[in-house]
Amino acid sequence: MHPTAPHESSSTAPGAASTRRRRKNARPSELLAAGLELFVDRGFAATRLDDVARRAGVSKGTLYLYFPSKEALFKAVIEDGMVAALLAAGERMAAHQGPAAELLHELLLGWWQQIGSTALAGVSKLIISEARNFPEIADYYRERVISRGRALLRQALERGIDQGEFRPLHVEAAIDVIIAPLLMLAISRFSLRLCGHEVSPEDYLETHFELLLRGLRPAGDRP
Amino acid sequence: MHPTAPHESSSTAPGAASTRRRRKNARPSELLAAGLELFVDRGFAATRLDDVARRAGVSKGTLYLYFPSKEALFKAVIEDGMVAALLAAGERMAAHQGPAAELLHELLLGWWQQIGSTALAGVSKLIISEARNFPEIADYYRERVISRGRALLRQALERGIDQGEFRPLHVEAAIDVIIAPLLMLAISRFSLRLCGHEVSPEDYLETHFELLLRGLRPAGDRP
Amino acid sequence: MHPTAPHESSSTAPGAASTRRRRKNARPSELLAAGLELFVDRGFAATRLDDVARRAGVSKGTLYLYFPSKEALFKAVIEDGMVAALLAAGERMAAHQGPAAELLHELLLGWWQQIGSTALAGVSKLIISEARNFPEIADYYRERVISRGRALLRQALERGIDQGEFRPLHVEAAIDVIIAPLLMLAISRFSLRLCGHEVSPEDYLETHFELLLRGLRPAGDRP
Amino acid sequence: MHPTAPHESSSTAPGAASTRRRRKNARPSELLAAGLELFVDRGFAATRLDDVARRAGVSKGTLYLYFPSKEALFKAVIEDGMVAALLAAGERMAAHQGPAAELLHELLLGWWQQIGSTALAGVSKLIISEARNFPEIADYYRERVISRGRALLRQALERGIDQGEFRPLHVEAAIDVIIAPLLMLAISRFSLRLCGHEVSPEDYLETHFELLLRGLRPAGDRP
DNA sequence: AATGAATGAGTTTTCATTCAT
DNA sequence: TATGAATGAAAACTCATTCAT
Repeated sequence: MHPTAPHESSSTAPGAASTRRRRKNARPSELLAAGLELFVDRGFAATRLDDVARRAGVSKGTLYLYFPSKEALFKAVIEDGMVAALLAAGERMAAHQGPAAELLHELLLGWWQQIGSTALAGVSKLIISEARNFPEIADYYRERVISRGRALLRQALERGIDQGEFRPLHVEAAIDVIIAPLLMLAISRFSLRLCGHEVSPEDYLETHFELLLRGLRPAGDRP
Repeated sequence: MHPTAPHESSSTAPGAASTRRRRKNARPSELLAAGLELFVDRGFAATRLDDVARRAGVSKGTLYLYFPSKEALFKAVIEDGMVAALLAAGERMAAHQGPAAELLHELLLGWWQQIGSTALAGVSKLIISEARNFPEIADYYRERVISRGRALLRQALERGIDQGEFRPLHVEAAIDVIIAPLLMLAISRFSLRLCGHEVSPEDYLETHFELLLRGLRPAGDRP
Repeated sequence: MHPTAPHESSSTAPGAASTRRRRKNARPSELLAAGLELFVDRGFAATRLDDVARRAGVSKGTLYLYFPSKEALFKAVIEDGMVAALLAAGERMAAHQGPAAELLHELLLGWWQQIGSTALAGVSKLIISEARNFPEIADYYRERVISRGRALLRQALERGIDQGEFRPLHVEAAIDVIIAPLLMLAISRFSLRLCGHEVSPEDYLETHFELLLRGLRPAGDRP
Repeated sequence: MHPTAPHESSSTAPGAASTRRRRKNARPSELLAAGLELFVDRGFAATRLDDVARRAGVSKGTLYLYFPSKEALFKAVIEDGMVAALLAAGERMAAHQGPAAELLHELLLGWWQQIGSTALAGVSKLIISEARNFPEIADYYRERVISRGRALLRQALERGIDQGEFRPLHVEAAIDVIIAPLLMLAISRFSLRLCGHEVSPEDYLETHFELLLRGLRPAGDRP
């Protein structure tokens, strides 16, 4: 109350309880990270919350302080992964002015650097594995993430076709074909190495791009 | 039925006996089919043996007459699917004499007709989902199925390259890139329709083949 | 199939599995009885299903074979008790032709013999204790059981009044006042002996009836 | 405030200090009130301390500053309710000089006004519900509260009998029968409305008293 | 004094596996 | 062989109690 001690409030000092608060703020993301790892590794049903909690360094009860059920944690893990993926993707999405081929290259490599090579790629495996058990998650993912990625590819393909850089083709089918190797690459990291067992991701992506580019060019074109 | 096969008859009524024997023999395949459907749909952990038994039209106890554990059923389901897939693939694999492009086309379409469009495709999703939980299954699958498929593609690509029909390239990486859209097509059928949402499998495969063929051709080639 | 062995059917003999089947048929009521005892003793929340199962002589899992949840068991216990109580009450409810006082006496004693002195009385305590936690059960009980009992008493009172045997009074209030000692007697058996600690039920009921009868008589009447 | 009481002032602002002290002292009673409401509503086991604390406007930790355990809070709630009830009853218990009938009327109405119509009535429901889980509480309640109430009634009845105002009867049984409607009225307020559904407490009590009075009078008496 | 995050023992619930019939 | 009732180990979930701040 004395003018010479003006900043001392009667309540606890704002810095107090900082350790606790810092931990509290960090808890959800620690739990989400632990959940992502285990869910990706084992699937929803085979993952025990005990293990998730242990991996996050807390007790089982603590987990329930932040997520009301196993399913809620699962959905939050997906949601969190999706948001991060979309944010990462957004950074790359500045309008590209060069040739469509370059844009395509940019999209493929950007995806790998921002998503495919990170923990976020695991979400894809998770969605694929659990889509039937959580249809609403699958729908949500399709609407928010997949349609976005497809739109970017569609833009690139259509621009290339308009400018004569690419030959006309079944754009939607081509999008699927272009995406497939990316997804398999992502999935492989968290599953059976179905593809790319001894091929480096870089070689794999480069080969994909090379095949793709030549496959897209109008007949008779030279590089 | 032939008189020279007398041991077919016994004191029990022949009709009843054969029915019973047929049913007995059929039981496992009904169980395998039911198991495949449910495991593919829900994954290993989320599938209840009660449901498998009910779908196969038997009691839970009966299931244990044929498979000593849930895991044994799971492995049998995979094994069974793999054997069938390899048999199906084998039929197509008579040495092909025409151009490499035709062989490639044959392989892609053959895969779809014999495997991709059938229930066997589900095994792929299963393996991808459960690879981490059953590493030995994953290894086995890789050795028996994947390596076989890759070998066929390798043969086709190398022959094409040798004959100047295809340009030189990173063969192993190309194999992965070629396989990926097939797997995604298979997986999509039992999961989120990540690809091919509104694209027919035929369009999808044709687009894949077209892109691939042009992508493989030496620069400057004309169809 | 032979005429000399006519009663041997191909399926299992009807008497077979009888022990099992008999147990199976008995299970639900054994569980209901065990549940009633414990729920009445401890209340819903404080009763462990483990204990219910043990008291019924089965394992915890078995309980779930017959009731899908603790709440379902609880509701079934109440339902079962109510049905039994109504059945018991029904036996007594043959139209009574004598004086209203006799009918009243009959109702009071009948209630005690058929319900109050049996395990069914515990249901009353249960309902009273858990009414707020299971409002729908309370409603159901009120509609099915209480209103029935009240109707019987109302009939007796109104007949007595019509015939000048009883003086005119606030019938609904009187019904409540008449029922209260019965309920307290029932409750006391499963709770604190609030009333009747050293008074025998017979003395208690007789005193109740005596007070009541004189209380109901028109002023100046002699027995 | 008086200069001869200088220790009342300190360096802290006097208003702040008194507020804090008052709040501190008030805390337990707020907790007791919150506890009573919830325990009465849900029973001991089904009441969460979290809810009690929230209703009292404090944190769960604070509750433990005043009560070492859930059971301690429960006992304090009962104790507190009993003390208040006995105090309330005491006020009414000045020696009554008029006719026994008037004393009886006074006891019934007094009970309603001081206890039955207040929150204290909930304690009865609580005791009834939890008597088996807390036998020592039940014993304590019986000794301290019930015996007291019974003694008062006994006094009234015996005086009435001695003076020829009431007929001779089984006094202990009569006490039980007289108390029962009171208890049911109290219980009904916190439970299933077993009695008194559409009957006002006043009508109910008046009917009870009327029946009782006539029931107690010697045969042939006129009002 | 007061807080509320964290804990872990205790309960409910599930389901692969067994076994008497 | 076939059945399905019974089991109990394991997992989800709850909540009284503790304790660092």
